[in-house]
Amino acid sequence: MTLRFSSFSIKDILTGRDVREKLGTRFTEELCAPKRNICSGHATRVPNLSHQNADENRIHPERLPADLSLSVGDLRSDTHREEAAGKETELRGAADQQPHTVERDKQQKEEEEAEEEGCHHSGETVSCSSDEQRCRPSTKKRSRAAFSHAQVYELERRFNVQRYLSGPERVDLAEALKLTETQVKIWFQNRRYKTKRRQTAAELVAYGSPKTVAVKVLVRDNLKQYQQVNGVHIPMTVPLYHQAYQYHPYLHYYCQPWSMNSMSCGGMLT
DNA sequence: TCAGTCAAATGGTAGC
DNA sequence: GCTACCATTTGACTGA
Repeated sequence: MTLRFSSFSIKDILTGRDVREKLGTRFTEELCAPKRNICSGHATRVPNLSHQNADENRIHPERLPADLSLSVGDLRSDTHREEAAGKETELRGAADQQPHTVERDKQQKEEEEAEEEGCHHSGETVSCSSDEQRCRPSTKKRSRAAFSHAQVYELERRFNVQRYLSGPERVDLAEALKLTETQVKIWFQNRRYKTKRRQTAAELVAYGSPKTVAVKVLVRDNLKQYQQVNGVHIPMTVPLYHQAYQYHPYLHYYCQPWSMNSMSCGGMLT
């Protein structure tokens, strides 16, 4: 694994920092709502789906790892990006909970370019002077927020505890991670489906025989999920998952149950 | 260039 | 009707 450096210059770093200092509150707002189109969020409540102790699951920002990249090491490309963004991460401190700077830098550049072209973006509203095609919201590039390690860590930790969040819990988590409710909700949605998809794929590979059927046991999430069928041991993935998480909290993100079956870690490690 | 991943959007569905 | 859910698609991004 080799380090990859992005093509930024010292000027870029200084400019970025300067801009951020100048932006002040505006920068903070962007951090809290990285996606322009989800600023409003949802003020609705949903029935409490979880049966966990609310206080136990309450997020304590001070407990979040200050810089996971130090403890976890080079586990994914995001780390490279973070490193490529200079030691800025260390300086950001608590801001490590924010989405990565790459996106913000790009938005910054886009805004700067837009300003040079006479276009002024302010949130959703766009006022164009001439080139409507490029300034129209509908043609605006969809941004993709890259969550920070701390955010992913906490989301994964929470997901490991409970796969479904109630409204208040989601609000809590979103506030703690400085994300929007929608982002947390979507993240959990995607996470659940990803887990399901990969587990299904793993089962197909491991037990591809049409005679072998994995029978789900309807027990609570954290307990046994599969039972022995026709003398074949169907993996009880969750306990393994929990074990891995217990000793390597962040590792479980990379060594998921579906990959544990084959005693290997997920592709993200490469 | 292409495949894979991720965050978000979309469409259909179910519960209240 | 509103909301969240799942399943799928879309668009941005990365690494080989």
